[in-house]
Amino acid sequence: MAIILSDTKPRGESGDMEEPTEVRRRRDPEATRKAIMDAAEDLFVTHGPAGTSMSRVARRADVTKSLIHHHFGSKEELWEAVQERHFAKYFEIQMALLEQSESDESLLEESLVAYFRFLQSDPRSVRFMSWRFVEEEDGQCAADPEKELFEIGIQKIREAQEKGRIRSDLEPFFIIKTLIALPFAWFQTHSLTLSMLDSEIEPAVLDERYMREMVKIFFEGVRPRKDESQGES
Amino acid sequence: MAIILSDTKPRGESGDMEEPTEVRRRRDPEATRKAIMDAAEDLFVTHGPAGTSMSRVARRADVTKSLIHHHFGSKEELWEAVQERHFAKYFEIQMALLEQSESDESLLEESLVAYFRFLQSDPRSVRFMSWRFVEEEDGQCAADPEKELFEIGIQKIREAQEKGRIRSDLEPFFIIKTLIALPFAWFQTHSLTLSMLDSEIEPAVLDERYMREMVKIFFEGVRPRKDESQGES
DNA sequence: TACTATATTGACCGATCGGTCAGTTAATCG
DNA sequence: CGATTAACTGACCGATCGGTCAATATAGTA
Repeated sequence: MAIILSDTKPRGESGDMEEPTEVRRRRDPEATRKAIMDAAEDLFVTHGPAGTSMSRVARRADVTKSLIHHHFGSKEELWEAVQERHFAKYFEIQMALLEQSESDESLLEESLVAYFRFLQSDPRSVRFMSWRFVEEEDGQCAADPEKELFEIGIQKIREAQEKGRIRSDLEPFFIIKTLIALPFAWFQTHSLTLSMLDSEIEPAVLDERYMREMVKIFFEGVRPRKDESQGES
Repeated sequence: MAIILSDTKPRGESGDMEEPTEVRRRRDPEATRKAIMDAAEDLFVTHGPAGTSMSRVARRADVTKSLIHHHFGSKEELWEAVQERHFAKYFEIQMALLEQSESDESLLEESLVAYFRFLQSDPRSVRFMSWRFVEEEDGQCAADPEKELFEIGIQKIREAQEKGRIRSDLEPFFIIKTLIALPFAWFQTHSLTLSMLDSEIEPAVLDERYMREMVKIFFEGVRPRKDESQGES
């Protein structure tokens, strides 16, 4: 007569409030899937796939571990489902941003600032991408929406180049790469940067200052221009 | 009379050749520590701290798990020791690079290219940093050598600004941030980039092209200049 | 040579890992 | 109203996790 240790469903994650969103109806597979993915996303994005256990996801989503396996199969598949959901949203937002910046006058400037603002408002995206970069690289390859995004961006840059708004001796693909790199690297190193600038300075203010300088460098470079009056000290 | 399952010292990591470097002498704590750290570095850098188990480190280093705990305490402490060793080397190299680029004529260009070349030659550094960025951020703060590196860099940029080599309306700190961001982001997304450019193009060639464009943008920006003849189509 | 300090070992631990499965409960549909 | 299907549960599994500890082997020292 073996003594059985409880394995399942201790109420709620330790020190975690119940889901505030309306109580789950008694049988609602869609809501269940969502609850699981929400919990998983939280944990994956902060601890990474290797640092996240199924039991913890189950506890936080307030379901049993078996139920997760029922809906998603394996941990690997759950991680992929969560990624897929996140990036679908991400690409949707980026596509919208790209398409609404139709002004042509300042395509790149708007895109650069918009991307900066987006990452600023959604730190999860930065972490999600970072986990992706750091993953084992077997069949690792870019998603189709990502390629599409790049292709549209390249197209737009080409047009701007033809109109003389952008230097035409630059490859559009690389312009985009640098345009993405500048905001992304800033937020990826954000906490390290703050710790280096031991100080009173408010993060939001620092962000603003970086953004201005980043824009200046991206558009005009670090070398002094002779074709314009150049203010400040 | 319990049956004991073997727990310790299966010879070598699966499919892993023995350390080719001369056979460890029978008692050599320094060599042992090094062997452990080498094995740990390999595993940590590819699978991350959470994805690396002490048993695997032990197997690869061809020592027992207990011996690792004897020398390093906990897994956490091992990870910190490995990081410390790596970054010590990293900062040393960066400092050397920074100091030898005394030419003053093209301080920034040399630094940008040198940093690019360094990351290109040492992908481990990129992954190490990435793991650092993605870690839980409790007491996360920049190392002292890193601050020192920045301070020296800032100093040099100030001097170049005074001589009119660099726009003086830019904050040196942010110049460095962008200077680092450009090469780093490239190599961090390297495999994704390659997969997006489905093709015959050789990675090394692609690197060269990115580097040239990155340098152009960093120094002259994406906006056309009026003060110079501008070649190419 | 005897002693001491420590490098090194292997058995062992409780906890937790990802995952399975037989069963139970509740919606759906004829 | 059955019957069918799928959501959901909880006991359970073997493997492995990070870590401990008493025992042993060896190098350095007195």
